Amino acid sequence: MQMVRSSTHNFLKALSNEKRLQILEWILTPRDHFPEQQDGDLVEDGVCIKFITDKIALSQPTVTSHMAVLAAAGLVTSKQIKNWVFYKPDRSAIQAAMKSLRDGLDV
Amino acid sequence: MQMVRSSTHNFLKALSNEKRLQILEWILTPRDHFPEQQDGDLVEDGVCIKFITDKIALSQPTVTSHMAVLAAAGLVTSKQIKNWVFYKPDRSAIQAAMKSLRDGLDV
DNA sequence: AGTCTCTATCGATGTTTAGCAATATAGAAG
DNA sequence: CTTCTATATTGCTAAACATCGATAGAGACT
Repeated sequence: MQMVRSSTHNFLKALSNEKRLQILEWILTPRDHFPEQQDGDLVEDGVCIKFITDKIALSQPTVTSHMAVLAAAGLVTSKQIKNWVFYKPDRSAIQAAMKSLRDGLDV
Repeated sequence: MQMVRSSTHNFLKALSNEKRLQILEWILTPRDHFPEQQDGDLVEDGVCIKFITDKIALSQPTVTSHMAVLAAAGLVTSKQIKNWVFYKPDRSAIQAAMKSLRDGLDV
């Protein structure tokens, strides 16, 4: 299948931005980087975009847009609770993308 | 060391471009993609930039610039023979970059 | 010496990306 | 029901990137 190339490309594009890579790393080990949340579990539900915005030196619209890119690449999923939105890494998608990349570079 | 992040970032930036990813994949298995060369062995010496330019739908300056990006990221090395320039993947650098990325995403 | 080929550099251009302020929307909380 | 908070959307700007044509330099080949 030739679909591998385009999904690998999306993965690389999404992570080629330093801020997005940083955010993804943070939410992969959320308890190391974020305070406990009232209305959603850091691991089960994901990290509230508000906390990400507070931690990274960027405006809220910019963070929203970065999260949309990560979601479009399938690397994170989002869930709304009340008026908060939580982002959680999709670990199996990340693994699959890593495998595609590795296979493409036949390392 | 915090150097890992920036080298991972360079790796991702370099490969986030579809043409560069394509080229790297081609030169990783050069015998599958390029004709035999007179003045340099496809595997030992690398692929002549001329053949890459002929194969990909891009101008010669654009290809030169893409190769420079790959070289700056440490993913390829170049060698001049007569007035040809050959590019060869640096497999151990590629493997190291993959490992850094995997570790960063703790997959 | 003159010409041809290959690669690099320069300069210009169009496109994409990252970023923000302002605004809209929807829910929470008084 | 008004106000506050969280997120999304819009519209804009500045910077980065991809690309090309033109040109330069270095080597090969008459």
